[in-house]
Amino acid sequence: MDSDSDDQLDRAFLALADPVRRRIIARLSRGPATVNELAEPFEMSKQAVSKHIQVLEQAYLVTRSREAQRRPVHLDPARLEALTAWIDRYRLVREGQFRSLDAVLNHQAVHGGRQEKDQS
Amino acid sequence: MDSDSDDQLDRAFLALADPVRRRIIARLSRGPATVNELAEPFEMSKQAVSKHIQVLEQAYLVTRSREAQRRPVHLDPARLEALTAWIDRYRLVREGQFRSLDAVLNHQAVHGGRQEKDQS
DNA sequence: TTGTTTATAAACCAATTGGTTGACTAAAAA
DNA sequence: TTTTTAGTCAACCAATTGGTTTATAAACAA
Repeated sequence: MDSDSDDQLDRAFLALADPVRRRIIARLSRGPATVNELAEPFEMSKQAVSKHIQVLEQAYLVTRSREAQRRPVHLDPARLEALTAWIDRYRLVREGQFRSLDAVLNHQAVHGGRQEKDQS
Repeated sequence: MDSDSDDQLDRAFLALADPVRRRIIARLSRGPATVNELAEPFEMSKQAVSKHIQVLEQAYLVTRSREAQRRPVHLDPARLEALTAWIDRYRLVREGQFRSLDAVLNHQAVHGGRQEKDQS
């Protein structure tokens, strides 16, 4: 369960760690598109773009429908929320906590203080 | 320049696409820590954790100071902001845009409508 | 000086990633 | 029916990732 959500975060962040896939998302934010349409701006084979779409799909960042022989891809913005939710847990670290921590660190090092377990 | 920021986004998202590195960030959100301290909860060599920290460092998600023979690692929350900034551009896609797009898509497909270039 | 602690570097390995090409399926059009 | 369009599958390849072990460096302690 924890490793499940871990795995979903893995896939989602990994999916965004590629400029091609980010451009695909940017395109899809303006509406759905077919594989051929998505592939057109890129100097790479349609198969390669198809693979990128599969990566996005397995990360649940996009979904697909049926439309004759076309398989329109559309963005699922809900998944992006999950990513910002994770990030938001850590990005608001206070200035106060950030200043003069090495003093605190020294204290911990000297006294060997070990704390509670971290989460995901 | 565009490819620079692309590269920075690549590294940052890639850095977060690993549960070990996310746990390191969670730990660092409570204050800086040494490599040994960060490595302690994991069943893996200190060297492996050191590599993970380097990945985070090259993504500018963490920085390091000097403290005798210790190299305390601390979180740089500013970088996390850059990631949410990117995501926020696309996560607010409206319901209205999302509904009945395949109709629009059909129109585009028939008329071969090709639009402006996507950004990063 | 010698030894201990903290951390990195280098060499290596298995698994994954991102791309290619060629063959194939399915739906629609002629 | 045959042909075209849209897309996936499979095999392959080079480069990268995530881990290991061994060796090394740098700062402190005795």
